[in-house]
Amino acid sequence: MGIKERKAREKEQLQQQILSAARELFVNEGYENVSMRKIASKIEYSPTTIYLYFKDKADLLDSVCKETLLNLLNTLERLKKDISDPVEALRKSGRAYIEFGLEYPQDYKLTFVIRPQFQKGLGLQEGSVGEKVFDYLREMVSECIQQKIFRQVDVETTGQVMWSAVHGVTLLLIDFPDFPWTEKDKLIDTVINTTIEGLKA
Amino acid sequence: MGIKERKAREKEQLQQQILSAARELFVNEGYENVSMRKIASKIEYSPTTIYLYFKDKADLLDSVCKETLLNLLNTLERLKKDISDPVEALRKSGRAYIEFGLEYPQDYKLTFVIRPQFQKGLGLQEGSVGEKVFDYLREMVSECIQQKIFRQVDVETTGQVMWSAVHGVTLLLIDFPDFPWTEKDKLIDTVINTTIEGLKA
DNA sequence: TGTTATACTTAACAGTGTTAAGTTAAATGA
DNA sequence: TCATTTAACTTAACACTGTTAAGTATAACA
Repeated sequence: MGIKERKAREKEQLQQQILSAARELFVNEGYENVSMRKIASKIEYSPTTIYLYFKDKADLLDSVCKETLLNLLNTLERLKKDISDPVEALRKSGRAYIEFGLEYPQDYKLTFVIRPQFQKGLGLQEGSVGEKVFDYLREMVSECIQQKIFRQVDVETTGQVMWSAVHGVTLLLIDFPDFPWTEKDKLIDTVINTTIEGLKA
Repeated sequence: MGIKERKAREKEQLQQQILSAARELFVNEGYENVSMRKIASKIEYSPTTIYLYFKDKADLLDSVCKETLLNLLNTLERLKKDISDPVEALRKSGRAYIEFGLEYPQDYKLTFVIRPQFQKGLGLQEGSVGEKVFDYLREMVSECIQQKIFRQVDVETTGQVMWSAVHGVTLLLIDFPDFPWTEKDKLIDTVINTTIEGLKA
């Protein structure tokens, strides 16, 4: 009775293959410039086959973004383990977040700008990976507040302020590459340090 | 010899008419969901007429964004006159910037997210309105630094940090309307105050 | 009054996301 | 073993997209 299992495995493989092709094309050519036909031809199937595995193009984008969020979450989780000082952990996390965005700029924009445009009312639903990423941030700032290093503003607001800062600088650096930015590393450090200083007691 | 003048005036009027129709549609339905044919039908001309006034759809977007930037600049300039305290001026400016983005979210995204995607290498060229907006910000923070209220980090970096913060929170509020944000005004104030505090000496 | 220029339109091309219908081969049941 | 059902995939089509080339009609000019 291993046939059914093999079939299921093959289906999953094809789904993953579609996803990989889509991600590669989205990242290299931009979501708008990638057609279902392009993805299909890359995996050497007919365009309509994709619809047997994904509801539509937005659903494909959604799956790609979920993967991206998982990658981001992994990057952050890995980092946390080696640092005990909460402020240092937050600082490093912020840096890692921004660098993740700059390393995969198309992924980042896909996830945090393009997707919300196509999947309206995307409120980080319960149990989603996106929620876990924010949970991570919440933990970080919570530590800083509990140890009375940060002002006693509530955890939520503090986290959202931090997110605003790193999200902002990431997107600006991605979207305006020709703007006369000060040296990139200096800018990133200053953004993070300024925000952390501003949050301190 | 007033005929030529009248013709020129009429041409300009039609150009402005196209622009207004485009802006209204872009803002209400999103850049991607607006076709040249839709714009054309709104002004009751054939689709190809638009191409006599604008190079292509991206050029149309460009013109819409230029108008948006002018509006933003006006909003900010008007504000500056009534405030003497530089920190207060910066605070109010930051608020005005964010509120502008939230009042015209589609305009804001068009200008600061969509346009750079279509007009690559958009480095705020000399004399552009975008440059003037950043000049305004530069002036604001420059005052704060000169009066030794802010740390002696260079003006450029300081301005860019400020921009990152307001840009970040604006986009997050626009893109994730269903996220469990703390009360909007509180979040905005905290973002601005945190950044300003962090920049102080 | 005939010619040229201006302003606009029609028709077409090559592409898009997506659906309905059709095909082919494998699995199933008698 | 053979007919039938099911699964996986493809072909063809629809209604759209941005954009260009060619055509038309009207107004300006000589």
